[in-house]
Amino acid sequence: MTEQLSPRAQARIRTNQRILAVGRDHLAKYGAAALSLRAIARDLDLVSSAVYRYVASRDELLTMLVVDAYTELADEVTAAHDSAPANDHREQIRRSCNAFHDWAVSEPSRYALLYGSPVPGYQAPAEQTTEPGTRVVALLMRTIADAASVGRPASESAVPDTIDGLDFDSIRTEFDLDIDDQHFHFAISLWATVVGLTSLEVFGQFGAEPGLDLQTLFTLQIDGLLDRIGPGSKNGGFW
Amino acid sequence: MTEQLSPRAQARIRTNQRILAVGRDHLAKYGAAALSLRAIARDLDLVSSAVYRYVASRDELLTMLVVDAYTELADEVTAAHDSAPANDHREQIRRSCNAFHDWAVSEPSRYALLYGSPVPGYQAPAEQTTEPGTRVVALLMRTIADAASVGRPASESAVPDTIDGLDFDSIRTEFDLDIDDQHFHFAISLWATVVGLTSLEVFGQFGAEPGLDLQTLFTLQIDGLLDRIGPGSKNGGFW
DNA sequence: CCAAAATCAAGAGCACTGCTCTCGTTTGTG
DNA sequence: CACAAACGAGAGCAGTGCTCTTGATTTTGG
Repeated sequence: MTEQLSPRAQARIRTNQRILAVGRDHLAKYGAAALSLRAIARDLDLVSSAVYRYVASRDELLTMLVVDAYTELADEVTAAHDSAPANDHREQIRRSCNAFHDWAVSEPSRYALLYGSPVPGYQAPAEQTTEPGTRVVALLMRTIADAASVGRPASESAVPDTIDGLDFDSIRTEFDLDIDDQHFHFAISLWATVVGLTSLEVFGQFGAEPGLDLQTLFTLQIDGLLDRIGPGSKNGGFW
Repeated sequence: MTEQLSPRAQARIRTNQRILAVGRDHLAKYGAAALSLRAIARDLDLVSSAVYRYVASRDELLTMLVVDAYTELADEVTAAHDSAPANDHREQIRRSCNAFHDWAVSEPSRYALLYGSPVPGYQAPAEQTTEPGTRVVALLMRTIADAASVGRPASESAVPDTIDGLDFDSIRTEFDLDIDDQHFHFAISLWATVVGLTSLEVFGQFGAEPGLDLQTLFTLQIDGLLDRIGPGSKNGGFW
């Protein structure tokens, strides 16, 4: 049933994959702004114009690498999340955040492409990047929503309980979340802390020789944050 | 007593300032990676090689712009801090954070240069950028240390109270801070939240059309964080 | 089966970049 | 006043993204 591909079609697929692989390599090694189609062509023993038969432009390659990086990151975070017991939401979040941090530290250039300064003159096409780009934050939000719903009768929904002036409804529907404003706020706080700490570290704001173990700092910060809605907090612990 | 400057020396100073001004302009308009000495030269009705009489390289200009941006940001944050009553540390922090956020939103390209992806192939010389680059975080830390010390006898120092595995001493001495580990942790949490929320917003992670008023979200998040060590918290409110 | 059509790699070329070097000219100074 | 320092202009080198043409190869349809 599988269509037999002509040698030329196979070669085309192979070349496409090689370009993407070398592109990922150059991105990791030299950073996004230094990504050069000519340099990639040289690595492939191709002349620069030949690459344009496979990739429309440098920006299109960049988009492919953005999607590639978002997907790899989200896969790792999801795997870490799933490695925790199904009903231990706190541990799920801990492992997810640590996986996010670990990936960022090991792939600084690709992390920068996703969560750093936008590449000048390049606008990521939303229709391609939004879905993979929101997987991580959606997972975190959903886990917090799940944790918050423990003990609440399934028939009830989370009380909107609107905080002054802010309307979360559009996001609630976008991510299909059943979550009250209090926990929504907490989710954003967690997300901001994760990205904030990671960016400060990866982008060098702690200095070249930080007088701290940043790995330990990160986990302590996340644990501290999780304690806010844990046992003993006024929100009523839900794990 | 003031040395009379020759017309040529005056012209040199003026040209230097014009280059910096146009550079700041291009940086704000087109972003850091698109910063071009040739384009700046065109704007000044100069030939490109002439600019090199004033600026050694593109990287040197970038460094000047980094220092310039750090300084302007720190000045605005400091002014906001000083606009609050001298003994109202909570309000000092609120205004400082809001000033940081406001500046970042109004100067996204310059914010990206400071807190976004490092420019490829460019390494900011620490001896020039560290001092202005740490002014904001130092101010926040000092204010929190001041707030924490209220009611504590001046003769006593903050108890180290080391949290497992983390040694804050090197940073404590670097910033000359008298602060216990608990509040140090809080300071980092605040700093990470400020940078995290700001970066998410400026770098477009909330989407092109966020279903939220991000300005309100920011202040609510900061206020929520400040409540953690405010009245009613187990840390004992100090404002 | 073989000619027409599609696809391919290669190369030249355009406009841009950072940066260097040289060449007259202008300006400051001993 | 003469000499040296500083100056702007211009040419040039190596690199970039991208387009267009050319000639060879492969696929496909009559």
